[in-house]
Amino acid sequence: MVSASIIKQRESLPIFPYRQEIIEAIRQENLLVIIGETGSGKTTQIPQYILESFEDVKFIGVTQPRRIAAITVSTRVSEEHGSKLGEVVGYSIRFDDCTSSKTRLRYMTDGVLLREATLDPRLEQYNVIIVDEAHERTLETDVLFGLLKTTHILRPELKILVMSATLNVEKFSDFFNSCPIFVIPGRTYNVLINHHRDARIISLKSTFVMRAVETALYIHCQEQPGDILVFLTGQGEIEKACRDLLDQEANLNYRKDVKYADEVRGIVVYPIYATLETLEQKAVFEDPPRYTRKIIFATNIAQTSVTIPGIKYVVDSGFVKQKSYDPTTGMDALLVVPISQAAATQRAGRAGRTAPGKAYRLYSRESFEQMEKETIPEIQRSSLLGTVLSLKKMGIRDILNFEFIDPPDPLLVKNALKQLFLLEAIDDKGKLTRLGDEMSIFPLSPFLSRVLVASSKEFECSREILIIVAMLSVEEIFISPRSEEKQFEAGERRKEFYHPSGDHMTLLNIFEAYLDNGYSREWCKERYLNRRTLTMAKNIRDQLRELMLKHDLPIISCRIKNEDKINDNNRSRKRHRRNSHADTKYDTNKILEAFSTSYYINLAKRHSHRPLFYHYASARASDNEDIDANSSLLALHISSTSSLFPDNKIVRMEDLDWVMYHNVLYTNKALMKVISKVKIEWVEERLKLFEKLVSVNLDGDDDEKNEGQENENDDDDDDDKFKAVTNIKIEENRIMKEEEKKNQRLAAVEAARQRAIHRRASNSER
DNA sequence: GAGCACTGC
Repeated sequence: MVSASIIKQRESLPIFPYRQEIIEAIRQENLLVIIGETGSGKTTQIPQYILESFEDVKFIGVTQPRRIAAITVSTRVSEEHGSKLGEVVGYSIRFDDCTSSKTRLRYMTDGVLLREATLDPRLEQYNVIIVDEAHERTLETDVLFGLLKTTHILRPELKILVMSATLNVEKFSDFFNSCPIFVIPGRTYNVLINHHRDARIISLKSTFVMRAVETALYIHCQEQPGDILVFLTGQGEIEKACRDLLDQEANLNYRKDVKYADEVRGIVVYPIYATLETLEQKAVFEDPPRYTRKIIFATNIAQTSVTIPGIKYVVDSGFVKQKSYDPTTGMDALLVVPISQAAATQRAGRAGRTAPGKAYRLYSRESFEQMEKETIPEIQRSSLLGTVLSLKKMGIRDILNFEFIDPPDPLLVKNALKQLFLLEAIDDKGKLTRLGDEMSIFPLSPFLSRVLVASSKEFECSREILIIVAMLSVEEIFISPRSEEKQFEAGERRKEFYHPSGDHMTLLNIFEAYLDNGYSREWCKERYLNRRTLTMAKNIRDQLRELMLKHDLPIISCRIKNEDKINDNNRSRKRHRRNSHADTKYDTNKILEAFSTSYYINLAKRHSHRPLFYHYASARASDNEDIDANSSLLALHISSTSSLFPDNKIVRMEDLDWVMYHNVLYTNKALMKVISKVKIEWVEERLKLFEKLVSVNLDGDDDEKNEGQENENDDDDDDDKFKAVTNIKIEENRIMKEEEKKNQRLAAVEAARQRAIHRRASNSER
């Protein structure tokens, strides 16, 4: 039963007056863009309007960028619908499918739909697909857009709705054949925006933390009661800002300095960032004590993922910490960069959710004008390795010309193709190999999928590799406590797990010990291990194991019964005997060699007398025999969180000639995150693939274009049709781009001619 | 020689 209060609530939403109009628009259009600000009710109501008015609609899919949104929204909607969650209304996220045969409306993460699309690009089970929060432009959303365009041609009856919060959505409409845009007026309050008079954003980079604290204090002294949200970029500076503000507030004379001292007599200060433990986060959402002002220092988490109620003032530093992938070095950089105008607007909007508010920007109006209009979409600053493999799996040949709404730099696509070739997932013509086909079944980085397949078919250690791969797929396993003495203790406890070969085996040790101790909460706590992350790793391990069994990839252990039989590095084993977890119980060489089948790409050689490393392939490519003397090479450092970090004395630097790293993160220098020792003979043969790289054409356009329908051992007609249509679309796209280039060239020539004429004319005038 | 935004399959 649906209560009267629920009906009343639904009818009070800003969207409700437009119900009939929306239903009519959806009836008429099979491609439609809908704009509605947060709080308009579009996410919860529109799918229900469709359920209520379209009898022939059997199944609706709604994507969300975040898991938590899929759960909370579907819970709310099932309540409104008057049924139990998982019946008519349900959700699907990784590891948690809360739907049944009765389900007609399914909320899910965009990643889940993308995975489904790789199996069935026609999305046959759906009558309606709604891509919600499209303005966030996640990598998954952008790939879905490209695929849905083909699906629309093959299944014109499928209703595709794109929902977004920003006003700047003509781009979406343009992309989807200039489809109509439906605008739902919002209901937000005015936010008065104060720019700094003259501060240029570039000059703020070193001072914005200090200035943000000053500004928060200024607001506290001069403005009416109301909570303050301050946008900064990272954990360290947020903790510092909290301390500084409290220090400065302690020196205030409330009667003299604080204008509204009758109403505000103190402050509470909170940090909020993603790695903060959930318990600590809770106070942030609660009302502050009476007569106190709540001041929150936040990362970008408060811009999109988390809403803090009752914010009246926003302080915007103008910066964000953003990850971007550099295809020339193969590294991720995590750098502090200026935000976009759209982000600044979104941040300011956080002050007007419940009442009119004010936003203080630490930068000038001119600086705002000079910012990028929109944040660069994820797809243009990520490695496309996994994406390209998925697209190849779907039979799309010419990825360079795939119809992306904002095409990534061709360098990014070429880089992904090269890496897939080095992983032997595609052949020298850019065609998916048998190995590549097997790799694409796993929801993993292709590097890890490759290792998993190798461990099962070649190295007979898939049981252990499954664990390590799962551990590499989750975030930080170690908890770093805030107090210094606890930090020391945590460091000491961590050493119990260190393995002399490096971090891969260390991760295995931790997981095995976690299993041996029955997933005990206490056990984790004593060792400063993050139990939530370990649980996640276990879920991922189980999911991957299921996938392996399903695809006939055997699970084999390389555990060694009689320890004395192995001749691997006896000395170092003895040295660590006191650490029960670090005893070698596995055929370490097998495990690491399996990893080297992918990670030979990330092979690094040590500097002859310093604890620095150089990427081996880059060194060879630059054709310089003396690796130490090659100044153009970027030095790679060992992360302090690695078991092989020099100070840990797990291994002598002299014994560490070759390592492979799992990834590199560039902040102020390049840090290798997870590393292990490598024997050069494991990888010598594979390194030759680097040499082949110069002579292959992986773009997959010229050779195969005329081959027509490919026979790839699957006789699914629909699938072939999808491939064919997508590939035709891509071909059109390519021709269009060439045409455009030609026109641009012609225009340039014409412009030059005009200039020349003009010059001649003005010369003759003189 | 010491710290790393946010998500997701």
